[in-house]
Amino acid sequence: MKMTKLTLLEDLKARGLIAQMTDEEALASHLAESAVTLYCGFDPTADSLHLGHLVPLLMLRRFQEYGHRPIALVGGATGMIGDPSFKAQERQLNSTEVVAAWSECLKQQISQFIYFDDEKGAILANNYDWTANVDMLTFLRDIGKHFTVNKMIAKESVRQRIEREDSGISFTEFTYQILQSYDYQVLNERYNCTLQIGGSDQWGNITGGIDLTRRMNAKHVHGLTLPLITKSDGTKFGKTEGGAVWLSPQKTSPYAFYQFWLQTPDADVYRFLKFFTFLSVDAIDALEEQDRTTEGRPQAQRVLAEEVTRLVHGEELLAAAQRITQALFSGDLSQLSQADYQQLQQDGLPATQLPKSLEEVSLTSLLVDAEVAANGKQVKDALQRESVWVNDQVCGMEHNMQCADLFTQQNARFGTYFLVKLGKKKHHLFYF
RNA sequence: GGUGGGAUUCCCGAGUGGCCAAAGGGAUCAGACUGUAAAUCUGACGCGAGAGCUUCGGUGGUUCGAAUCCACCUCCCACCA
Repeated sequence: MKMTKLTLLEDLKARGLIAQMTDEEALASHLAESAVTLYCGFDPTADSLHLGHLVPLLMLRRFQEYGHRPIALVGGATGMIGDPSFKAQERQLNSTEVVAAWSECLKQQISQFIYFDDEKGAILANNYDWTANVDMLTFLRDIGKHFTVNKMIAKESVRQRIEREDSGISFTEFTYQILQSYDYQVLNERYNCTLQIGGSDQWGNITGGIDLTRRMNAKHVHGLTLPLITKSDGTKFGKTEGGAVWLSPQKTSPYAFYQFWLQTPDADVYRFLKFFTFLSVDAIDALEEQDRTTEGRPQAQRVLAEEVTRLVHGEELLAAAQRITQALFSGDLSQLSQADYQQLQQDGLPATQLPKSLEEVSLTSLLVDAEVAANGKQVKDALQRESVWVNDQVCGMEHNMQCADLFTQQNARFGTYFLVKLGKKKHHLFYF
């Protein structure tokens, strides 16, 4: 065990959390000298943040834990414009009201991850505040004059859009980099912010801000980007069949969230522990070593799921997610109490009320309607392999048209609940 | 503007008058093996429990019969100007 504490940059490097940064030596000494104010922007493109935002969000916290001061910037203005960086197509604009509402949602979420309490705590800002009322002539003369179109066009992030014959880029989106650069300049002026972090796709926007700050404020500021999170099998990280994994418990239940992490492939799990948890690199390495030398199932996935679910949803909802997991995967439903069933539903196990009449209703249509399966074929396939359960009853094709006999008061748990399982992992609660 | 090529089921991509709900691959779902992992193997994979119903850019036509032939339209690609 190392006795000396790693510097922040050393720790970030060891975690593989740095994609690019401006002059490393200058940044390292800047961070060592004093408490640095840094910022990261989050554009409101939905009513919740998702897993893609988690790494930068945790990054702000990592800085905070080392005594620095984060600014979480909600992009109330930039969200109105749309970031073209590495996007193949022009984005649909959202209305002012929608963006404002989404901005509020993001504010709520962000405040869970960083400490805002005291005088020296983090700052929550919205770039709408200093962007909305800039008049056009001021914008063009005071800000626009510092940008050369030559340089803007040269950015890798907009290159493909400019070179493409079929799609192109609107002036609106093209201006995005100016807006984001202006944010940095304003934050530097107001809060002495001297570091901007972001995903690696933000490098162009960050360097734009560095240049503008130097020109307008005569200040030398820094930038750092985080790597894109990749999966060993080449598929996109953070997606499930249901789409994005959201941080909002209304959009992705803590149970589903916990399950998402629990199913992380071995090839990714130690890397993800470094990205998404605050466990020390040494502790993670030790865990990897221990898993390697132990027979059977590794501990890493459980630790990862536990840590990240706790970070995002808190201790109570983590416990709820684990309670459901335990109940569903232990194979013993009889130990569930009536209160447990009520809890399962509240805790985020997908649940559906049974239709009044089950005559003429097939199991396939019932499960498809409840979105347990995508189509009847999948259910039919599972039925043929006898991998559908209604409570403890295994179902085959012969049960397909017998819903009325399957879902009876007598068969229900506590007179109302049915736990339906399709395959090994999909669980659904039905009730009268 | 001219000439040639193309648009097929979630994606890639075969199919050029009946044997086509349409090869093959990928993705996805389920099973076996395992560890709620990976790899491998098996099955499913337009919709429907089923009878059956609806597809091959769009519209109309030829034909007993069309993804396949004809006409027009829409969009894409290549070369020429």
